[in-house]
Amino acid sequence: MTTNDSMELRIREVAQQLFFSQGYAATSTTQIAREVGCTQALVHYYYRTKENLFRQIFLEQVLAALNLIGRSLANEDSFDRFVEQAISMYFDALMGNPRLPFFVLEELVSNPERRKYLRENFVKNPSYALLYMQFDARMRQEQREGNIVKTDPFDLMMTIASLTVFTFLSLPMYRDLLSRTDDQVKDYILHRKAEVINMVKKILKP
Amino acid sequence: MTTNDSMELRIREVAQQLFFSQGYAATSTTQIAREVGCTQALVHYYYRTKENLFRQIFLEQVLAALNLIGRSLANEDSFDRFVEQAISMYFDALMGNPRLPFFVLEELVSNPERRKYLRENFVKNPSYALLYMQFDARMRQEQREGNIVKTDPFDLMMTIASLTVFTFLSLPMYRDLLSRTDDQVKDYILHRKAEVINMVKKILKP
DNA sequence: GTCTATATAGTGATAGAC
DNA sequence: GTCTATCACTATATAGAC
Repeated sequence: MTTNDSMELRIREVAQQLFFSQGYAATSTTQIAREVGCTQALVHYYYRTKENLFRQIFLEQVLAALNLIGRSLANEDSFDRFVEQAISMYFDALMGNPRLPFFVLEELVSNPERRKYLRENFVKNPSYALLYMQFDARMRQEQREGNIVKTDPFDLMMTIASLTVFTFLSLPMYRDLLSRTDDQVKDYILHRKAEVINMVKKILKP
Repeated sequence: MTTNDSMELRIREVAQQLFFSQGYAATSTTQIAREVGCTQALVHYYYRTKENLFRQIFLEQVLAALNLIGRSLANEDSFDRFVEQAISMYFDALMGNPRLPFFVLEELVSNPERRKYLRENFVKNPSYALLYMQFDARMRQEQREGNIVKTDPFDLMMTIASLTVFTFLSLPMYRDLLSRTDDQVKDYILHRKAEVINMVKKILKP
């Protein structure tokens, strides 16, 4: 979409698109070059290795996702409103990038190195640990006030992640196995968004 | 585990294990042969093409999954018990085969041909359509009797699938990012199973 | 049934011309 | 910055010996 003049960036955009739709192993630098309209040597000129090109794209996506989660947690409304807005933000972001969940999942599952990389750089990062602590404190507070039923914060996280992410992971199957049009797919996502919000609210209700 | 004398079957077992852990693109017939302890030519002697070898394994797994779902639906207990037992069956089956969800997902997402194959052979199969109709009828009945709140059967399916499948999809991250032992992972799965059952019951409660 | 050998094509990466 | 040419490898698949 965002066509750029600079070859360096065009390569990155095309590479991202191909990595997103095919994964790392099935994408070759030759194919990237072909779709960009340059030679394969140029891809290596700018990024040296395929792995290096991938890492830049991967890191950028992970950072964007973490950033989104961080923003979703900064919410002073009632807990119901907070849940509603957070889930809504996730769905909206993923509607603009529906292949992201599969892209991240695939590379994390099939490459232990990338998990190690993520653990060293993010899980051990105090600012992300702090974020979780704040979320945990907020939930304890709401429990004390009787606004929500006693729930483990990690469980709530996993539940929301499951319901949100799986919607997008299964989208290609929903579309092709049930022969849905793009408009129908969009309606389906919006329907699931509302459904997920209502279910999570109900689960949290005392 | 089940080591077989016949080379044909040993190749299949090794291939399955490799496809499961690395995916189709990242697995070569040379690697399969090396781990079996035969030549690469033998792999092609028995299965002609890598794609063909994969198809047989893939089909077998999909059939096993559909069979499991079919069995889970044959339950005359109360709807609460039915939900409980179905989810329990899914978790138990996947604990014995935790890579299955990713294996099936990866190949279905990144290969439109496989989705087409599935649609032609299963979605259009009347016996599977019938299964869904029976499930739909059962839910209508339970709604009329006031046992559960009004819910779209497809939505319930997606919710259960999300909560169950995502648990196993995210397992490698849970283990490595949080540095969990195998025992801890097992406890976590059992914990999520109980949690998912309770959540779905609560969602369905009138 | 299992092997060796090989055809053919594709891969990631680099050297060097312009 | 972009190209051509090429290297060393690996891939899938097949032919033919035993």
